[in-house]
Amino acid sequence: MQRRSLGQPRLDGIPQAVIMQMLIMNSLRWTRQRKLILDALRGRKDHPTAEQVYHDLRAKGTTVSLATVYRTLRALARQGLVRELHGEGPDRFDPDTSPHYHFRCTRCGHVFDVAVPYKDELDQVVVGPGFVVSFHEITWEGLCPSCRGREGSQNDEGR
Amino acid sequence: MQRRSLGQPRLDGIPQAVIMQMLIMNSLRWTRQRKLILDALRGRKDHPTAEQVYHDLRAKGTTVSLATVYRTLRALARQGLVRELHGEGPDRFDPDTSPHYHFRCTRCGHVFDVAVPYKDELDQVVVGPGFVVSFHEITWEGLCPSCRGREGSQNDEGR
DNA sequence: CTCCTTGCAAAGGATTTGCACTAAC
DNA sequence: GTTAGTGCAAATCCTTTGCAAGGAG
Repeated sequence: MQRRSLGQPRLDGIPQAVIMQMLIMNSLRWTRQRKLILDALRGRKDHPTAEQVYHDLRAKGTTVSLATVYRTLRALARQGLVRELHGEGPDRFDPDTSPHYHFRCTRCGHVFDVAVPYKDELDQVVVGPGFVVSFHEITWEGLCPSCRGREGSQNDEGR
Repeated sequence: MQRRSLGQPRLDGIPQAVIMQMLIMNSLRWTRQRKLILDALRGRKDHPTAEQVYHDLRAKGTTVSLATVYRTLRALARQGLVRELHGEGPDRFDPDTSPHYHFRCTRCGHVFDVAVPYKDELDQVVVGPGFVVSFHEITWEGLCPSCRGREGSQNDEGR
């Protein structure tokens, strides 16, 4: 969706004031809900779903509607402040928009960051005449440590 | 989901009789519907959605319910005879299960094969202690030739 | 004749949307 | 005051499922 490159803002590293600026510049308003959702996402490494963000917020006693969580997350993605991850099950959101790769557990659906360095040269790939590449993604699939143990049982948490 | 490696069956190259065998061996029956769906998928390079397969079949005058198309496609995926592709929009199905990569147009959602050779070494990546990697995927995103022209207009066919 | 499949319609999960209301700017 | 954002419920999209009838082995 959004174009990414080295030096692109990542939610984690940006002071709130700057995020505020970015939103305002796009005539987006700095509301209580957006602040809460941003805060709920900052620094997270677990790539939560909209539903998870929603639940975490109300677990903290604050209230934001699920619709607003979705609207905000998608809006932030459009601004390039978060990254949307697609796969089996509901979409997940990553506050780290810097180029990096993911591992997805085929059993529980959880997504983890992978430390393999980003391969800039892959963005230079010629897919064919007339194709324009914005970026690439690499996703590994398999079992995460905790699902590896319970091979037999059916576990679908986090979907 | 399914483990893939060089030499794994690809729907395109397998004689129907062999597919029949594979199904029977798993106590799956060789029905009119399954034959039709398999035929509709064979040799296709456009990674259709279940809905598209469904429509193509009834355009040919044959009738299979959408539920059966879904059930069959998912069953074939479980047998490793087709590959499921996730992304924005509905799932797509690829009759070619040999290791290869994809390009997805962010405007129309169409998926294309990418000629970049499969990097076996990436399956050896150590994600972390306790992780088991089954395979990896690389997906490029950007604009396909036909969407590149109509940048301004909103085009969402094929979703 | 047994068990797997199908079709249909209903159910389900994930996500979006219409609308009246509220709150930024 | 304007205009964008919110909550809520309804709507939508994609997909799965329950069940009775049909068909393969």
